[in-house]
Amino acid sequence: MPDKLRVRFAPSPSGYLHTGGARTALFNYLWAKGQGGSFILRVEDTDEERSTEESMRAIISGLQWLGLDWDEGPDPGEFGASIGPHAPYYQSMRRPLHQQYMQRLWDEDKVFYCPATAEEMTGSDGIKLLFSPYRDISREEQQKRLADGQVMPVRFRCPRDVDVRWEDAVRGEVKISSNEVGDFVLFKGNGAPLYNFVVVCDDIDMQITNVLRGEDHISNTPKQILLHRALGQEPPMFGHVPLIVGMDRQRLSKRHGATAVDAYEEMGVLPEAMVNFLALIGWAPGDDREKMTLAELKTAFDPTRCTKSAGAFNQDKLKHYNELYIRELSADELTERLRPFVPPIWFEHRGEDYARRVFVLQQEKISYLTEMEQNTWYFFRDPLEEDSNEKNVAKFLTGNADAKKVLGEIHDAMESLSDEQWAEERLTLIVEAFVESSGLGRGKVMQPWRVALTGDSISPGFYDLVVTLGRDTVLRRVEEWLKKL
RNA sequence: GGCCCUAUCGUCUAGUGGCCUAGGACGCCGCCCUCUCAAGGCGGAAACACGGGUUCGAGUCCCGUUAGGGCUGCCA
Repeated sequence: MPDKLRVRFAPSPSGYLHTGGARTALFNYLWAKGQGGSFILRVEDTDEERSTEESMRAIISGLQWLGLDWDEGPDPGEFGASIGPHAPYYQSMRRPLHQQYMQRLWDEDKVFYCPATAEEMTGSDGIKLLFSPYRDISREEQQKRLADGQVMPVRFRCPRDVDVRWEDAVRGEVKISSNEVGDFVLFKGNGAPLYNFVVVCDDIDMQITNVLRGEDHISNTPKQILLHRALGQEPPMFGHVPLIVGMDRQRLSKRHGATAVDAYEEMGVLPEAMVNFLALIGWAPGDDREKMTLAELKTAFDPTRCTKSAGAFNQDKLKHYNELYIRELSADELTERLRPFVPPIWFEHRGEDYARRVFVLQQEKISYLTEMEQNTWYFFRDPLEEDSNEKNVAKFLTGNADAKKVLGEIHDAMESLSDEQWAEERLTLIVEAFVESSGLGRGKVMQPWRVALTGDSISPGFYDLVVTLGRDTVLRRVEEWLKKL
């Protein structure tokens, strides 16, 4: 393709950005940017009944979160404003253009005002008619009815018996008979333009070269191709990607849990994990690569490699990608990403460095950012009796005959250490000496300590725990238990 | 109902007539490591929906069946 690709993502702001839409946006972005083209965001808000500003804001922030920056489209900084040579990018603001194209179709007699009632558009079998019985009504008659104040929709006079074909970027040649299309409506009786017409006007005006969308749009494609031709334009290249379904192969819905991307953001999913995961539903690079960054995806993406069957949203896999990306974060990055997910006071408790050290200790153990808080709280607060796991307290402390000795002897030895000596090397000497003299296994020694220090039997490695908590905290917590045993 | 689409392990997929006794990943199971939990390492179970063709040869091409899905709006 000699000309630069111009690809658009055109969501209708009637809900949140769901995972299917996010993936469509991603594929469009990858296709455009991989070819050095432009990624355009256009708001399909022709249905004023259902479009909301709130929804548009959610979609914009969802795309931004994923890192899918658009070259032209709504100004993310100012709602309603647009950036780009074909502004505005809100369809509802492009009425003059739509009127202009409508005028052309009218002048060339390619559309007609349809006076058919609902009954007249219904066949004897009760099924909707595709072609209007008034499609050949004279212009004089149309104008007369208009003059009489009759409210009529404008329909496209669809040619009969022609095959509409296109080379679909993902499914190859597709052919649909115009007899399956019919005289579809362009303008409602109240004068409001409809989707199929507006899309074509805007795609022409914005010089869109490639359209990649969900396969639920396949039946719209012949309508749009017919309209492009009626307007004397070569249609863009179309591609239709399969839908994303739930693990039960049903269309994604609330039943399947979170469907909005911002819900995953709140869940502590990293955008790079989400992007990677989404990219591999319905597409694969062809080699065995699985973990790919947005940049890598850009260069590898090829719509002809898209799958033709629906892919299921497997949250276990998303979780896996999230673990992968969390693990490779630097200490600083990890801390910044975690900031919205833990109490602000944690950073003041003993300072940023302390918080960072704690987070790194658990970095490899969490699947979602939201899990950090529940895994590290005891680094920021002494575990109270009620914070502690009752069963483990009973097993390793209160119901353990060796507990007093294990805690006491090691405590006394540790107490002789200065803050400077409080490091893994010296601590190891103490613990190992006790292990040897007592004849108890390391597990029998370390578990009571772990429960005393954290309230539970699960924690980072013993020395990491003791060193990070520090001398004062460790001794204080153990002394508390010594009093009770 | 009509029109259209799809069909490889539970899931995401590789596979474009011989390289396939079907590869990778998630999940699952086992073992190793080990102070707990993870991580990591090693290994394992697990699929070409079914039936006909075409061909020397079919997961790969064709037809049918079955099963899913989409569309069928004066929504997008």
